[in-house]
Amino acid sequence: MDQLRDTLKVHHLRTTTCREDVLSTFINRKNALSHGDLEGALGENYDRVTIYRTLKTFLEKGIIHKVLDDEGLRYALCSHSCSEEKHQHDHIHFKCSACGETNCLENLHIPAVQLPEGYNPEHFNLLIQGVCPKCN
Amino acid sequence: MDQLRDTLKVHHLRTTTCREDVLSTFINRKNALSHGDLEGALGENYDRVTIYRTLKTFLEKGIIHKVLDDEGLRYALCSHSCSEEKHQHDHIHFKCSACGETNCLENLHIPAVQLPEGYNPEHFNLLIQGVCPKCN
DNA sequence: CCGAACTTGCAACAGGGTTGCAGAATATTT
DNA sequence: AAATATTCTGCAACCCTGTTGCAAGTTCGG
Repeated sequence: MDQLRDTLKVHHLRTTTCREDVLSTFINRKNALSHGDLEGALGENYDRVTIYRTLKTFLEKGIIHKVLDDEGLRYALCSHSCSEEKHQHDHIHFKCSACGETNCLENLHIPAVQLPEGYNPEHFNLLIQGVCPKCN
Repeated sequence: MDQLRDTLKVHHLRTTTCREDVLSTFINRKNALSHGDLEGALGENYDRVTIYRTLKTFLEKGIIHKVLDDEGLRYALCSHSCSEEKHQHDHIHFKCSACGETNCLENLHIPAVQLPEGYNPEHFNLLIQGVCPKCN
């Protein structure tokens, strides 16, 4: 409980029940969540718009990051140390085609790629789709 | 002109002006296109829905493939030899943060990744964001 | 406990994407 | 070349995602 408040405080955000609930939902379920997932979990307590705004705020403050997906955007907790200034995400995302869950593989880094002359890469996003250990 | 018809024929599709126009738009502009791009280019001639359905059909037949993007889905021509049965896409996509264009880097394959035990990968999707040669 | 600053809910909107159906166009058969 | 079956298209309507403006409510520092 206090941990939630601390996390918010560290990122210079006021503690509100919506933010605490969204944050704890991310912590409890461990996979990447879409706005729809959160609305399903918390929609009776909070307005759609508030959840959107909470996600946007968390994104800006470096609490969560975007996860690309072939059927829409999801969000997942940043491991540590992301802030408003710098996001550091070079890990791999895995989407299971059986259970539909998308997860961060925090330990696996995206391998280096030798780009042709002239390309100046800044961000990397690797999504692997397949079957996860639970469904295998 | 005839090339367009042939492509459609190979994939067992009837030749219609909409399909020819969509296909030639993909061929002329070489980057990945969103539905909105196509609507901008062809919207006066064809209904929104028809363009959506054309994209869906092309996807199913293996003429185009999805390109993930942090701000929405795009589509790009399949290099060769994709069909209804098998899609083969392990190349890299590069999105320029300056001009906004997304392109396939057909020649660059996604490097192999050693996944933990139990993961059974099927498809790979790597998006690199940065500045492209034209904007550098 | 007061006021400034920030958050929330509501209403309204814009855009992306889908479905059902009737009419039009295409391909096929004769 | 005409008739037929099949497939496409346009229209209307709809749902979902995401955003904005504004008034009312909440948080936090003094």
